[in-house]
Amino acid sequence: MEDSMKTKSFKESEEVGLRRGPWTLEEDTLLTNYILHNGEGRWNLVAKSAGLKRNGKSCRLRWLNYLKPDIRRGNLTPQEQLLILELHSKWGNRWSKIAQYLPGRTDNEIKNYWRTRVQKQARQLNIESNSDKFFDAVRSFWVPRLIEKMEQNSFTNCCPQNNNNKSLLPPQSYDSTSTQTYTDISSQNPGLSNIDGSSSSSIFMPDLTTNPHFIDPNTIIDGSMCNQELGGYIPEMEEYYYMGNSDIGTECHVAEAYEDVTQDPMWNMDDIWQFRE
DNA sequence: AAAACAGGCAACCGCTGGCCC
DNA sequence: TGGGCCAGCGGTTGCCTGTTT
Repeated sequence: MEDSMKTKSFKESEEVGLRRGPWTLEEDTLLTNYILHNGEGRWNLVAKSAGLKRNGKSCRLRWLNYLKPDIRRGNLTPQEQLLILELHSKWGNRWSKIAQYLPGRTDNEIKNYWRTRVQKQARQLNIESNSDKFFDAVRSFWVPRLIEKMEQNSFTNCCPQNNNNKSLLPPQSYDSTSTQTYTDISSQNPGLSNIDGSSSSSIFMPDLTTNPHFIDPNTIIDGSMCNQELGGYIPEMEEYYYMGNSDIGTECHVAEAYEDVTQDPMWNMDDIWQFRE
């Protein structure tokens, strides 16, 4: 971006007395209270009416990516990671579209995940992250590993004695005065839906059987899919989407499933030497 | 203990498309 | 029909924090 443009834009903001940069607790409170009482509406109007010295865009972003009550924070579950890999292989960098199938996750968060984690893996392999080679590596090594993690988690989550120390609160990067809240609605959505089929639509999982194996989108717990199965509902196709398979059909609580698989190496580098260029 | 470095993520930017007049 | 306004999107930047030297 040109410096001149940046400077101009910054000056324009300054001239009209608009604030920029990190949001304060007071601003968050003003915006949240306003929207909770009046709804979202037009963002420039929201900014003005709420008494914020921000432009509408900034308010919209802050609300959608941070303040909205149903936002999920913390590490992406293996299920979510798999879904991102799968949907990205279909749609590319259509972050907002991908985000539609990860309840509570924002396009920004998914985009950041892709750029910081996925592309990092690709760099380590010296492969283009959008190349067929990379997809092969993902399909062969990353996906099985995520599935393994999912099954491990499901086992762990079935055994309360094993997860006594699991915090419900994901790491928080905001300051200690944050108004961030975590809505644990698992009590309102106990248990899982019964899953009874699988589909073969997955790019990464081509060997799955042909009987559709759908997830009921209404069984989302804590804003995520609490399930060993992985899927969602694709509105424009009017179909449920499935990309996983598991024989484990047990109760789980996603809020307890924050095992940090995203920090693991996605694959054993010794295993995938053949993909390196 | 402090400086340098790297990674993660919140926030900003410009562009685009839809809507309204 | 075209111009203005606005929301939404994807790309980019820069700050903060944790790690390494």
